[in-house]
Amino acid sequence: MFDYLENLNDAQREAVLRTEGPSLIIAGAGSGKTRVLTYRMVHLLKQGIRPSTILALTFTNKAAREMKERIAGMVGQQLASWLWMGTFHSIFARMLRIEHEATGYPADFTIYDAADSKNLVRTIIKDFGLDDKVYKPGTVSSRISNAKNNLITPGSYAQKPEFRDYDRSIQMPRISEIYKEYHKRCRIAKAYDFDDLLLETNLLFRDHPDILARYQSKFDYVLVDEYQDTNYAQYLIIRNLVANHRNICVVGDDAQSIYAFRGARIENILNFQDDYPDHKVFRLEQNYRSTQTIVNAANSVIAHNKRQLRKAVFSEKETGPKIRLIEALTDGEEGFQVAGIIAETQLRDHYRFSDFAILYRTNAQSRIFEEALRKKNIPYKIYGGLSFYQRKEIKDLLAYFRMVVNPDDNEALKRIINYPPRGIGQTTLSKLEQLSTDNEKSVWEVITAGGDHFQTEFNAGTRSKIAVFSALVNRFREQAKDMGAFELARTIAAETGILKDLYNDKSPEGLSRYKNMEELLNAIQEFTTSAIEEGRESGIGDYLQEVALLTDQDNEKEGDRDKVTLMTVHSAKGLEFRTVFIVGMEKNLFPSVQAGDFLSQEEYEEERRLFYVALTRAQQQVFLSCADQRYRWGKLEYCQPSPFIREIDPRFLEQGTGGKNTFMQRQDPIQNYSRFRAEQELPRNPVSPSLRTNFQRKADQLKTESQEEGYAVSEDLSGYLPGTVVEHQRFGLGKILKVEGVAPDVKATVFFHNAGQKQLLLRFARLRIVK
DNA sequence: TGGGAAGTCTTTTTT
DNA sequence: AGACTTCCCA
Repeated sequence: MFDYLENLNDAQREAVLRTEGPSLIIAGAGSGKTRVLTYRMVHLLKQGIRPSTILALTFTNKAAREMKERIAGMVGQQLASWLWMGTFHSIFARMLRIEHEATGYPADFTIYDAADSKNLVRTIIKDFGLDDKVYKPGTVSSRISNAKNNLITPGSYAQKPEFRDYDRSIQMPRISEIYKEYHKRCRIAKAYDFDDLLLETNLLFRDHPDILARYQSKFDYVLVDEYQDTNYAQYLIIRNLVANHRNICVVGDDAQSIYAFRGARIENILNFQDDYPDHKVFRLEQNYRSTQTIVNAANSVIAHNKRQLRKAVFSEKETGPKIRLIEALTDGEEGFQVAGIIAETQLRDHYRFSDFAILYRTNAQSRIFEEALRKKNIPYKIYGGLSFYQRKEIKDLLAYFRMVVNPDDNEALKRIINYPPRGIGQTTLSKLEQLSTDNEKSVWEVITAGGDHFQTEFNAGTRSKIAVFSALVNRFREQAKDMGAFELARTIAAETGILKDLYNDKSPEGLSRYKNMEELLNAIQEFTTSAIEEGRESGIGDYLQEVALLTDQDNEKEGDRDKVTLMTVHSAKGLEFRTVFIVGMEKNLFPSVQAGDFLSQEEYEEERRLFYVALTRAQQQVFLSCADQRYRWGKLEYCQPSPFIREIDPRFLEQGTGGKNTFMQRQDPIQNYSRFRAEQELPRNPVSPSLRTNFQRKADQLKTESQEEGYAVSEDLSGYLPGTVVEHQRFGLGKILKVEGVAPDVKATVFFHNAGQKQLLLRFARLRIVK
């Protein structure tokens, strides 16, 4: 009966079998963590536990779906379909809809996505008469998000000294007011943003102990995947839910925590043992994915991090080839070399294109590799960038749906009130918004209720245009009652003229927009038919609920099978490839170092974990690549290799791959740099090896010359003394308070009048002496 | 009101 | 470089 346990190693089996009480499963990279979670649930089900009492939380829809499929394969579709399995957001959105009476919100609330939130914040900043160069909507929005993730409500925000002080230090003392207003307007629009879904769940539990008690006894078993990526709000929900039975099982790897920038708390996993003293720890340390070389190399890097949970990941696979370093002179050549290696290996060793992945730190880095791959006719697919559901044309049509479900949804209304154009301009919209905020009503209420203000404010022509719009929306709302999602979608697309509009646009972008619209309609049709077949609701509201929490990576396209994968390291998490290229391995591409700031210890360790994640994606072989020079934002930039390369135990790194005078062998890559820079710009795409050698020789010659002249960067820094008035490109005027360190690592503490105190690395800082 | 010129800014990303 | 916003003028 339990023969599936044969498929597990000892550590995995123990973790599966201990179903009662708190369990912490520390799962190293490639150690079969999904398998353990899956089997654990199967094991519970086989013992006769009812599936509806099991709650399993993941971070992505994809992870949830895959796990559900695997479970269904072992215990049958029927049983698996009763499991409460999904992302934090989708599960608790569902709960908030069910418990809507207690929250005072309708069940068909809208979910604002990141763009909607940001737009709303932008509007509020304008309404407050604040300068949006100082109050950047993105920053304010992320401050609000940050507060919500830490369960700071709009009412309590102003009392929190840590938030208040920080807001002051970034010159935005009024964020707390913006937060309050933002919250108010979300309520009027009957909308939750992503963070609200977690915050409101917490408030629901806090204010309604009876409801909490009901869910506590409903879910006998709670499992959490990727626990190292949970934020405080998520942590607290879990803690509350399992407070009675404490049947909690969390799986994670602190070494792969790479989402601190969006509120993930690595402490959650580090402190699990204190939170649940009666816990048991399971360590999954055998890596089934990568060669010994890769596992050992990755271990040698991560060992530099101070805070981590004890574990010793090992591999029993073959030793495998060493990690190779590609040292290119320019970014163009870097792409050229990577593409060359892919083409060669694919031919020689019969690799498939899908065996390769090119991983980079930022999406913008993909271009150079696209070009190189295209030139060599290598098929590739790119992840990232704008997702399908964030495209304008898609959001426009979905905005009509949102209006049908919840006409108070102001952000949706703003999107479509004049799309397609019906003569309602910015002036009219601003007035409407003004009326809406003054009366604390949604724009929809304002235009449908009429009222005196409405009459006096607008002339007859404008009023009739608005009436046409509201009649249109009302007609759709009426039709929605007896139409499925697909039928309604088609009606809307046709009757509003959106479809015709897109069809008539014959530009390349227009064509792709039209295609996207077709794709959306297909997706809705598919949703409707499968919903009907499976006996689920197929209305527009149900579709929206599904789509609001969906992402692009959820729909893999056909024909993407045998292609090289290009993606950021972040999105590669959870995936694996035979050969991995980690490209752009330069110090310069570390975000903050670029601006001349220092990374904090925590940030630096997170960068290292990012590198760890990248390394452990590979089964067979890792290539690292860096370039001497690259273009960024249209300007030439001179690069140094990432310090993390040096942290790899040299036993696992192929030595001397790049010739004599390469980055790694330069004694001090910093020295002489500015001289070297100014005089030698290499062509972006060196083609022949002889040409390359030529440039290499020239570059080396220059380097030697400038060395002989005794030119050093430190001389340049001599004027930067305490008291000096300097101007920073971004922070403006400031005064140097303190200078410390030995050249070239000279660190200066500068007080900027507009930006507060900063620590800058002088050799990077865009700083100029004023006086 | 809309189009073109000029200015601004630039991490990572899930929900 | 490229996406995005803002400004200004017809």
